[in-house]
Amino acid sequence: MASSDSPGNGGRRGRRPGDSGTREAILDAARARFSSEGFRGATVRAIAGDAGVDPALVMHFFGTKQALFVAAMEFPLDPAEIVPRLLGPGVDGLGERLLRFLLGIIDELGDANPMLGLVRSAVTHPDAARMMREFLGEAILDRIAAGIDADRPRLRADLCASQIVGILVARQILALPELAAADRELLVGIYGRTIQRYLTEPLDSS
Amino acid sequence: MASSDSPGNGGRRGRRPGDSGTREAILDAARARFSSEGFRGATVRAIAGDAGVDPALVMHFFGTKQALFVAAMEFPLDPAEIVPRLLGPGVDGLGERLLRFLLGIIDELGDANPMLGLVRSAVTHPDAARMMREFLGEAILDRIAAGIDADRPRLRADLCASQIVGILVARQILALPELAAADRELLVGIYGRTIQRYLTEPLDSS
DNA sequence: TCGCGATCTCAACGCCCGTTGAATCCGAGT
DNA sequence: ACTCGGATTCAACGGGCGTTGAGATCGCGA
Repeated sequence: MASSDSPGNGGRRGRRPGDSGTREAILDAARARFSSEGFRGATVRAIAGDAGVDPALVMHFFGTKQALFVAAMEFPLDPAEIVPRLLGPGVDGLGERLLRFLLGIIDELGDANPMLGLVRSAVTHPDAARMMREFLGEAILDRIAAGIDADRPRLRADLCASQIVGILVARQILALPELAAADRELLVGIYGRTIQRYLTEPLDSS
Repeated sequence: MASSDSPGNGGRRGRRPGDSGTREAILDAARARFSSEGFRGATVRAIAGDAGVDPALVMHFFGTKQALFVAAMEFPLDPAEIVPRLLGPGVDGLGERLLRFLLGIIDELGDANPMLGLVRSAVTHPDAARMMREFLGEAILDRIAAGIDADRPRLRADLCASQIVGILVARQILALPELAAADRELLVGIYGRTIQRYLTEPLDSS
């Protein structure tokens, strides 16, 4: 599906003129396939097909399906930059800011969303689970934990992760009907308050 | 792994004496495999191996891998009974009751947890996603929505589902360290309050 | 006692997978 | 003008998959 045929065409072997951009075409196709079908479900052959290229070329560039996965699932935004930007204005309203940002990029990325690819792969593939745990942990959660002033900061970050992953699965993957249809700003308010509570309010019961 | 060899042994063909219990052994093996590896990752051959039986016998009993999945993922508890029991004492403390119950059966079911199998399969396999959406929706969420007295009851139920699925993925599958290690009653308090808010408090921002 | 039918195994089918090795093509550097 | 090496394809490999059909075994009702 969606197999346009810009690169590698004509059935002729050998090098095509120009800078080709084939590598990027493969990465784009891989992002889309991994995101919507997960590591196991996406096949090298289908990715190559989408990119209009022989499967062997994929191996030539990336060596291994696993390595292609790592390359394709690289997060398109740098957490070292965005986390401080979200934390910048202070801890007030942090939950809403975080959620507005999250729902924004979910809609923006659409089909080729590495977060979805990581989730779809992690639930089945232990290596992908490790990748996701490390990315979430080191790149995001620990940074957030370091930026708030409260007890058990890392547990608080994990709580946030559990609600965010739940949003991804329930809204984007399962597509629970009222949740998928709900107004975005309404969700920002509801979930933002949850995140805010996880980050800053006392943890033991009221 | 875990392949004991009670049924179908001896390499001899034909019927064994007694009531055999082979069908149940296959279902048990299927539950464990589907739960820990998802629909695609679990193979008929591995399930048959765990049950100490030829793969063809699995097909003889269930006809299809898909049908075996449906049979194995049947929820071991009847929602038509437990949802009213949770709703019974009224809406006060419903969040905590729901969470105590949920974390309880998660620990109780251990390896062979149909909820995990459904999640692990649904993120990749559209049929399983439909199964899970329908089971969640008709058997649980709609019942809860009918039992609370508030606006947009189904959206509220979907919000609960998103947090619960997030707990399953972050705590049981990704095993985020502080979340997996946290005291159960602490989590009951924290998440219980979230669920309570989703079910009964005003939805638009304070 | 006999045979029906359920239980069970064996061997094979066709398919798709990730990966490999050799061959071809052609732009760029000398 | 000539090579060198990267880009690209083709054909094949070995292995795992779900599924099938034929046949063996044996408990149980008549």
